[in-house]
Amino acid sequence: MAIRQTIQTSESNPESPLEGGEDFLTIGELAKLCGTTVRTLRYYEEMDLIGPVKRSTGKYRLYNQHSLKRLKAIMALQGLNFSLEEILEVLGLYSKSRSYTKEEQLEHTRQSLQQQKALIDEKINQLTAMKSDIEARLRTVEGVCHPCLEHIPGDSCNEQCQYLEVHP
Amino acid sequence: MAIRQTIQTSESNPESPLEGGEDFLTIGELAKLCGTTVRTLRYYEEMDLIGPVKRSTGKYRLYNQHSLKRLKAIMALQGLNFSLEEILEVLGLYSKSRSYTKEEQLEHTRQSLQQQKALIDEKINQLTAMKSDIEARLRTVEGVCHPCLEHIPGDSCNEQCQYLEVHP
DNA sequence: TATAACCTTGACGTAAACGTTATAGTAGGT
DNA sequence: ACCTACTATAACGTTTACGTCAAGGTTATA
Repeated sequence: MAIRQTIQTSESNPESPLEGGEDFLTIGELAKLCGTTVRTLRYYEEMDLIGPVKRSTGKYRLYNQHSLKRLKAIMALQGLNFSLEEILEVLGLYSKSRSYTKEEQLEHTRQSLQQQKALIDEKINQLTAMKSDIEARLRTVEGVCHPCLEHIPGDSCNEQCQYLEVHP
Repeated sequence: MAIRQTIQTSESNPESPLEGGEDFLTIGELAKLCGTTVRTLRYYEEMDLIGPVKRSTGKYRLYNQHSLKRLKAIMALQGLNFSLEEILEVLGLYSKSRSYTKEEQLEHTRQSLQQQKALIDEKINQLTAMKSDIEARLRTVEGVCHPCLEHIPGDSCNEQCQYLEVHP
């Protein structure tokens, strides 16, 4: 269901001179390509994470290959336990300010990279904490000896078993 | 505010023959002893995690030393970031899956934890790779090499960096 | 017996990231 | 023209682990 009738937004060039018309995606197509849902895409738009590049004459959202790439990036970051707000921070860095001189651009890039690095460090720390947490949970669960499963209320077991010998 | 007037529940023995009357705790006392809130205890009761051993004549919830121990266990498990539902499972009060014996349940929990750990390890690896990638870019940007200034915006980097070079 | 400090049930509020209607307009094929 | 599949906006529902009233009983103490 490729859509041909489109509205030109004020800023967008009439048509790419090199190609005979860009290939747009509807919201459903983009969602399917990325294995997500239409609702999710509309929600991401609300969150200013990603929006359509234009609308059709009938107000349909239209996306392109750039959208696809960006959405995949968003989803990948989400898979790494970034919250949407954090993703906005990471991906929003590029669009924040338009620097003009090369020095300003360089400085801006430097700051972006440093902020990205900081966010990644934070994520690594969070995940590391989660990991040691899970390891503690595993020790707890693995510390359970079989006799404990039969314990009479109030009976005492060994140390590791302490959390699991509590009966109703 | 130790409560003396109590109602005997049908199942509970009249009174412990060894002690001259059990020492009951009101919900507020139990909460304070464990550093939690009354609301939390009532919520745990709703979740079937822990309830009063009996009620007073005036319908007050009454707990005992056993409750105290159990509540501490619950809170300890929570400290390990078990969800309340997981705590129910670990304590053998509830099985979401079709496993019926406590051993099977524990084995299920163990496997789930190991999977989670593997997932987290993978994420940490990815993030670590992204981090060193960004560090490489930072070194590039911070290097004195002027030609490098020409290729930064939108230029392509290596694999790990793909999520961060996506523009709006 | 009055009073403070508890306790009771009930019910609504919170945050994140969507899911799920409901109602109505649109794209494309026959 | 008509049908089907898709899309639009709007708005309410879901989950977790409680917080926070509200309106009213209860307990122990003065």
